[in-house]
Amino acid sequence: MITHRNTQQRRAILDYLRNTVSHPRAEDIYVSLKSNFPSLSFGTVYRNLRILSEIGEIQELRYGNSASRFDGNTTNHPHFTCELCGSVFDVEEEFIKLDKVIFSGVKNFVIKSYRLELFGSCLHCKNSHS
Amino acid sequence: MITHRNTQQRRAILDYLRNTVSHPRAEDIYVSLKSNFPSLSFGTVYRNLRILSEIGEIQELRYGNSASRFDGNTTNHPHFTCELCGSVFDVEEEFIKLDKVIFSGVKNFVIKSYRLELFGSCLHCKNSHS
DNA sequence: TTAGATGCAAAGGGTTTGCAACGTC
DNA sequence: GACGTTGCAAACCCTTTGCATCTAA
Repeated sequence: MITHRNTQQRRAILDYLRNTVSHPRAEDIYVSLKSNFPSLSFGTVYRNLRILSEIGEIQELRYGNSASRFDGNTTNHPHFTCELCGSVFDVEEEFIKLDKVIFSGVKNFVIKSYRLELFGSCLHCKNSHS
Repeated sequence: MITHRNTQQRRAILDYLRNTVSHPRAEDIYVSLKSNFPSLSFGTVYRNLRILSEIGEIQELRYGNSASRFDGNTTNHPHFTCELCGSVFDVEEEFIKLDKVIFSGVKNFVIKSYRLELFGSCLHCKNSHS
């Protein structure tokens, strides 16, 4: 069995993800932590993101062909992606009731989890573009 | 304005996607069509998949870090991915009612579209693994 | 002390792109 | 004939990996 070590880098990555709502990409994390860890490498960032995902401390979000985004909130909540500015927002609460609808609606498969992703424009972009 | 041409390769790719339920990857399409188009290249497959997606003739599906899958069915239907065998299935009908729930449930964003992805095990895998 | 983690750089997978030749309109 | 498209190969982006060194436990 593998024991994971509580390294400074791993702690910093997890802290960073738990203290932001911006769903950063690996590169964002790398750039942000580089000042505190001048020798930090992409390999370390990616390795830790992978490990943290595997042990359920964070979750990885993928959209289109672009880089993964990471979320320190591991509850199964939907995300809203603004197609104009690219920002990703959490959508909570309103959707708790969806769980029941989704889990009870399907007959031919055994559903273990689901992911709901919403697309459109955020209020800021909607107002400044219209 | 760009006028798209109805080339043999493009037609073959679209036909292929319209006549399968297997949600193939670019490589699957490439391999399948290679016998009819010996000089077919990946560039052509990818370029056409991109164009066909942009004009709404097909849709692209992405999961995890693996290659995109493509679907000739452009209705907004959920997909079920079996975590044991990797197959991707369409989930129709049962979910039509979800549209209303989702589009009426969110207040802070202008939703244009959504994607629902389900994960679990298909009946075949469930039976053979239990 | 010792396995797991780091930093670096090179390699990897999937996808895109530059360019000359080609095919469709 | 004009311009979108193809085939080829090289480039690209994001991510993973091999290896020697380091470090948490």
